[in-house]
Amino acid sequence: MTGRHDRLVHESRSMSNIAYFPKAPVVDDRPGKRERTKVANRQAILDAAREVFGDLGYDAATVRDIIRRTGLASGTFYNYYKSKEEVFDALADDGARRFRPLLRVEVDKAVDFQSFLRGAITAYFQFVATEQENWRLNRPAGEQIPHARATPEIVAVFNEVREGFAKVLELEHAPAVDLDYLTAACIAVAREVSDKMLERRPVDTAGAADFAVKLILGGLPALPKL
Amino acid sequence: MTGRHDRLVHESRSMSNIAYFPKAPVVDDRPGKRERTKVANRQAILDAAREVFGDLGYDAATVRDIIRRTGLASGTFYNYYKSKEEVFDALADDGARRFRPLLRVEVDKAVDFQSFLRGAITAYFQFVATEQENWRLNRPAGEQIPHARATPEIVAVFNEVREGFAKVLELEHAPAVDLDYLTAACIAVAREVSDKMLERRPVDTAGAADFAVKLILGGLPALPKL
DNA sequence: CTCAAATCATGACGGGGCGTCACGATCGCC
DNA sequence: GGCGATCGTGACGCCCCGTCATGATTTGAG
Repeated sequence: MTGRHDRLVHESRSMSNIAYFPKAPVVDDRPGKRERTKVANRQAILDAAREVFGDLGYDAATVRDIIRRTGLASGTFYNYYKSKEEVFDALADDGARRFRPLLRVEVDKAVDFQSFLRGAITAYFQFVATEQENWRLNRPAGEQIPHARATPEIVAVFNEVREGFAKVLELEHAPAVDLDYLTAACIAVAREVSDKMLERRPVDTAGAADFAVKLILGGLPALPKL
Repeated sequence: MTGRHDRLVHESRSMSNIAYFPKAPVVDDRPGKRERTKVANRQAILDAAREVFGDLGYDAATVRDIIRRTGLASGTFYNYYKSKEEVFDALADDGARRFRPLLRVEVDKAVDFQSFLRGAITAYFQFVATEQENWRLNRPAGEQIPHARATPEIVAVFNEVREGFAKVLELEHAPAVDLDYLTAACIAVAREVSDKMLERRPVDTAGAADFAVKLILGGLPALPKL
């Protein structure tokens, strides 16, 4: 199963053999070819890494496993990323980048704490559920997946949540609270509850979101009764 | 700095040279000698690992770094642990084992949700603060430290928290809630807030505990005002 | 006390992943 | 068309990993 070299690396110039029409290539190329293969390779490495992490698990995966799936040479990997860890970060960063617009919408339309929190948590839970089933990471439950590092996009998400809190608390003339603790705690709850949510069948994003929202809004006394 | 071979490995029999008193060695030995060096080596590896993880960071640390600090041979490491990960788990397990009695006390004396939660959270925050300063892990903030795996003692702690919740909720004739979500969420809050707490100077366990307790007890509306 | 069997530390060794680098092919540009 | 810059390539040296044959030490039985 090495048949993968095709669409990557130097998409050969063979196209120019049937060059009847002197110029005007049919589709591709706006930026130069170099630029195109660069983004293609970078993306290919990311895709391969996602597969490998899913198949072998993060710990067992090696840089060579990843690069092998792309058909590229081992040295090429290091033209794009410094290590397996950096690829993982890039993957996490990518996830955060895709989630951020959804969060942005919630922040913008936020008018009070409750609605903002519900919107943001629901958006997050649906996001992770979708991610989960898109590239189904069929890894044994309880396997070690590293905590995502503080990549730029992840920090941006954190700050956006914080900003959203600040905004609605301001709107409600609420007394000041420790925003750092609050943001950290809410994200922790969201992460942990969403993890448990994904382990249950069927996956109930609405129920899990309801739990998280009510816990944060009113604490234990407000929790949904079973 | 290799001067460490001393107290480990086959504490030589030289003691028997000055054998004036036929028997009755001064202190050590109840169990056989073999058993004693076994526990000594196991402990030495654990201690060395703690140092190495603290000095180099978990990722950078290698099995050889650890075993080197003990003066033992590389092969000996594998008589006790299968890998660096397993040592880490053993370290985490050890922490949980030492924390469990403190938690047990809180569970036993628990009479209502509020007091139990406050007791448990306070105990935990003080525990992590103490650990932190005992073997000061002067690692650059934000460095990757793996999530502790679900070792037996850690699972036991989780269950004990859950049991405590079940007990006090029962005592209060409170309506049933999703105990799994609740326990996971509370532990997540405790972990995350305690992390942030440790990054601030001075370390304010009381303030952090107050925040966490009030968030869980009453949600945002109940949070301490700044 | 003696000796054989069991235990276990030792460190050399093969295997393999890591990151680098000199080379050469391709591209962009004049 | 040709030159300089770029970048893919894969072999190479390095180091870490986990194993295993060996011998030293301990144990327990006679």
